[in-house]
Amino acid sequence: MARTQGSRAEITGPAVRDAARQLFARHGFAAVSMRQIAAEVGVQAGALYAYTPDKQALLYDLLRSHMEDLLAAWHDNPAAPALDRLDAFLRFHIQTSLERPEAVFLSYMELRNLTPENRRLIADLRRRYEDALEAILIAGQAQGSMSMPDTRLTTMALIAMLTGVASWYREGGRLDQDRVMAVYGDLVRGAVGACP
Amino acid sequence: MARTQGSRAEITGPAVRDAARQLFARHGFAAVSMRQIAAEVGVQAGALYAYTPDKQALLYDLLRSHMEDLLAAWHDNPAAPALDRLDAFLRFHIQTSLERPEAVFLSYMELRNLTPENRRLIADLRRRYEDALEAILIAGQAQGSMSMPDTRLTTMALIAMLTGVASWYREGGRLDQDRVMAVYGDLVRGAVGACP
DNA sequence: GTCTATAGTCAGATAGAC
DNA sequence: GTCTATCTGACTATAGAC
Repeated sequence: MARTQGSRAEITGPAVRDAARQLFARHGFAAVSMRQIAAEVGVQAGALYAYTPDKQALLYDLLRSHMEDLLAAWHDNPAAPALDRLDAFLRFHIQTSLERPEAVFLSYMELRNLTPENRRLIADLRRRYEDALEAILIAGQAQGSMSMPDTRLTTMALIAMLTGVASWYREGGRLDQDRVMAVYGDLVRGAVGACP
Repeated sequence: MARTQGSRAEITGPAVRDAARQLFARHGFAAVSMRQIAAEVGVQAGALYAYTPDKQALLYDLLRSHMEDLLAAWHDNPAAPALDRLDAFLRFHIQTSLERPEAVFLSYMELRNLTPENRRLIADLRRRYEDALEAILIAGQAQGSMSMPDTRLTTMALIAMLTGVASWYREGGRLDQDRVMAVYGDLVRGAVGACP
């Protein structure tokens, strides 16, 4: 990875974030040194500070941009039947979790390494995402197509269940992505009281 | 916490493990120094090495003993109806998760900081625990009281869902422990196709 | 924008006294 | 079993040359 001097900001900027995301997810924020990130990118450690004021800001930036990407990418259709919206949500969540497993992993593993202020900001974004799911459950109850004892608890339970996919799913394993989504669809519909 | 010289092995041994568990869970394995652990216990850093060969062994010991405690404490009753066994399992899992949130947190956050050999050993123990749940689901299908598309995926989904409780539950919050178990009971029975 | 060099701090682990 | 002292190495972040 060693290379000679030169200027290539458009390449290095994203490369720093990619390397940090991958290394933080693999070994944990505290276990990764700025030197490791620099080596992965192919620059010297000092050069990283042209892209981030410090290591903490690098982590915060990864979590914030991930959550904002999620919120921007999710398009609900409040006019559709709640069960269809729920199916769309679980497919969206599983797909993005499998597309960006490192970012998902970081987002719920490394909250504790943020400063309190940064942690609060990320928690707010996450809350908005949870609310998107809860809105569907509330609509489903109102329409009579779902029935559950507590929409907030169900929201937390479903998100934990869906996010867990990233921790065991392996490309080329026993089940492909579509099959996993179908199985989880059955589980989720059962949990929200939409029995077949 | 500072104290004078003296010998009190029966106290210090467990205290080292308690302090390590708490600090690792709060800040992450890599972020915690042996000096921090020693300060929490009230000894000097060098004294810790009378109880553990190194930092890695300390982590491994915490994870191994937690999983072995879980396996030893779970008593299934294969003769009972599968739905009753499922209810007992989810109550057991939620209760132990809430009794020992730090150990639960560590057990699925710090696997990556184990050596490959140690990681394999912990994964084997975890697998045995997952098998205990899957056996119930298989029995439920055979008895006709449950129906699901894939018992292995359902096992992983349910464990992720139940373990997630520890991440948001707060003593004295909106719901007490019994109420949480009841709500999750409904969700779980729905997911496994045991519709009311 | 990237380099080299370094300041200043802290880490894990060990040795030997008590 | 615990202490003090220390070795050796790594860390984040900065300064100044190119």
